[in-house]
Amino acid sequence: MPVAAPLPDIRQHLAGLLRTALASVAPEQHDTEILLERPKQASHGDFASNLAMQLARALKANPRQIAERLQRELPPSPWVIKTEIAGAGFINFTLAPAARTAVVHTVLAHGGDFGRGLSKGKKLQVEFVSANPTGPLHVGHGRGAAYGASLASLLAYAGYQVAREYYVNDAGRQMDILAVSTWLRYLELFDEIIPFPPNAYQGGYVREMAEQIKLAHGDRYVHPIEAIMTCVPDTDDLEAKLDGFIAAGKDLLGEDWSYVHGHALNEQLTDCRADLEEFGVHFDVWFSERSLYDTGMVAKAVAALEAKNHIYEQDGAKWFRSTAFGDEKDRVVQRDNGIYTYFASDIAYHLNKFERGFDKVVDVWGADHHGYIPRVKGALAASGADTDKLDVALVQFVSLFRDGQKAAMSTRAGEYVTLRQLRAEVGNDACRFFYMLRKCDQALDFDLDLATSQSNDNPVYYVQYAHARICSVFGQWEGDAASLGKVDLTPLIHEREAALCARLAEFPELIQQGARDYAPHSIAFYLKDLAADFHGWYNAERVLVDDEATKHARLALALATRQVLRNGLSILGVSQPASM
RNA sequence: GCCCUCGUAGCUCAGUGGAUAGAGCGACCGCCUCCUAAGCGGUAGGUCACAGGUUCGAUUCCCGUCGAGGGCGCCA
Repeated sequence: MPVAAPLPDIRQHLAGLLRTALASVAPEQHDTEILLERPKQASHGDFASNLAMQLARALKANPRQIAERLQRELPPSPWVIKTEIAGAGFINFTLAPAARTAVVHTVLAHGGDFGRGLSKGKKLQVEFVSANPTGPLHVGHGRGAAYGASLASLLAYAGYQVAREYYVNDAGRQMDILAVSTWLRYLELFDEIIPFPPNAYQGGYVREMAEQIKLAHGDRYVHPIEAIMTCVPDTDDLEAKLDGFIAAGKDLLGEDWSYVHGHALNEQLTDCRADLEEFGVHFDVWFSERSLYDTGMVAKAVAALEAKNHIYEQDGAKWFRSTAFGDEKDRVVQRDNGIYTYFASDIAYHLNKFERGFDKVVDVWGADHHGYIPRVKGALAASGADTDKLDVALVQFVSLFRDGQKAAMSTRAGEYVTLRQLRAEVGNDACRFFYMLRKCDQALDFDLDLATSQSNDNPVYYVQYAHARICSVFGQWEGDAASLGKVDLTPLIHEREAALCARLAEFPELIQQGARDYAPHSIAFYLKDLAADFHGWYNAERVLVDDEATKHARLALALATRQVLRNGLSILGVSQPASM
C-alpha cells in the first residue's frame, strides 16, 4: 500500500474505535451492533454512527449525553481529524484527507478487481429467460435477459461461483403447436390449403421454416387434406381442433413428425441463442426439459411424491396435495390421458438443480408466474428439499409504447416487437442500460419513440461520456499511466475531489448490497451518480495543469474513476467507448 | 373473491428505521479564447396515496382503506 501507514478498512476502523468507547461507557451493552452510515450531507462528516440512540433505551439516558460520553472515550486515530455530536445524538466522523483519497491508490492497485468480493465458496445458479423456443424473443424476454445476465455478473463479482442456465421447454404442447404450424404452412406451399388455425403461430418465421423444409425435402411431408381432416373434430373448441391437427401430423408423418418438430425447435433455439449472444447474454447450460423425460426423472419425481403420500387420484388424474404446503388448491401432475403437466417436469427440474449441489438457486420469472411459486416450493418441501435454497426473482411486465400507443404483444399472433428490432433501433448498450433503470419489481414502460428518436437523452451516454472524456485526457497527456499508482495525493483538496473519492469508496459496499438484494439496477444508478460527480469535478477543475504534483494527483483520480466506470459497466454488459 | 407488485416533484423514477427526502426530463436564469457543451452551475417544484399501530424516532416496518397494473387452466 503506497500510503505512509497501512490504511485499514476505514469502516471497520471506526467501528473498532466505537467499540472501545462502548466497552468503557456501557460494558454490559458490548454486543450492541455498531452501524456506520455515510451521511447524505457533507457537513455531517464522512461517517455517522447512531450508537448513542441505540443505547438510549437500555441506559435510560438522553442520546446526546450518551454520545458525549462515547466521544470522550474514543481512542485517538490518525485517520480521524474530527468527531462531532449532532442532531438527535449522531456521532459524526470527519476523516483526514489521506484517509479520503487513499481509495484512489486502492483502485489503481486492484484495477479490474476493485470492488470484487472475496470468494464466498458458494455455488449459485441463476436461471433466466427460459422462453419457449416457439418464436423470436420479444422485449419482455429482453428485460429478463438483461436482468438475469446483470444479476449473474453481479453475484459473480460479489464472490459467488455462478452458473447461468436456460431451461428449454422442448417437450410440451407449445412445441407441438409450433411444429404443426410449420407443417400447415408447408402444406400451403403445395396448394393443400387448410384454413390456418387462428390459435396456431402466425409469425412470418413459421412460413420461412416451411420454405426451408420444402427446399430440403420437397414434397416428402405432403398429405391430402382429407386424411388430415379426419383427425380434426368438428367443434367450436379451437384448442381441441388444434390438438386434432397435431394428432394428424403425428399420425400421418410417423417418424417424420420428429423431423419437423426437431427442425422447428432447432431453428428457433439457434436463433434465440444468437440473439442473446449478440445482446451480450451468455449461458453456461442449456437444459432440456425433454431430457428429464428421457432419463425418467419426471416419472421418478412423481413416484417419489406418491411414495410419500403427497399424491392422490381424482377424475383419472394424479394430483399433488399442494394445499398441505400453503398453496390455494391442489395441482395436477399427470393428466387423465397419462401426459405429465409442465408442473411435473418442473418439480423434476428443480430437484435436479438441487442434486447438482448448488447452495442457492435463483429463478428469474415473469411476474405472471408468481402464483406458481407456492406449488413449486410445496413440491420441493414435500420431496424433502430445502426450499430456502430457492429464490424467485419476479420481473414485472414491459409495456411497449409507440406513437403514444401501447403496442400489442401476442406471441401466437406474431404481433410484437422483437428483441432484435429493439436492439437494432436502440443499440445494445442503451438497451441493456435502459432495462436496468427500473428495479425488477417495477413495471417498465418502454417508450420506443423516446428510446429511438431521442436516444441521446439515454443516461447510458452520460455514463459512457464520462469514460470517453477521461480517455481523451489521457490521450493528451504524454506520461505513463502506470506511474500514477503511487503518486502523492495531497494536492486533492477540493470538496468535489473528496466527494468523488467517497463515491469510489462506496463501490465495494454497493456490490455486496446489490448482490444481497438481487438488485443490479443499483449499479446503473450508482454509475449515473459517479458520472455526475466526475462531470462536476471535470468542469470545475482542470486536470492537465502546469503544476506537476497537482496534475499527477488529478490524473490518478481520473484514472481511478475510469476504472470504476469500467468495472461497473462490465457488470451491466455495457461497452466503454474511448471516444464518442 | 383470493394472491402478487406498485402508489414519492408537472412527467418518468431512485432512496432510506434517523438529521434539510434525491436524480433525469420539462420550465426559468447563467457557463465554451480553456483537457469532448452527449457537459456544468443556479432557481422553481413535495401532506413520500389516506387512516391507525410499533418505536426515542416511520416516507421506510405492521394492520386497514382507497387507487393502478398483473395473476388465479388436466396451458407453458
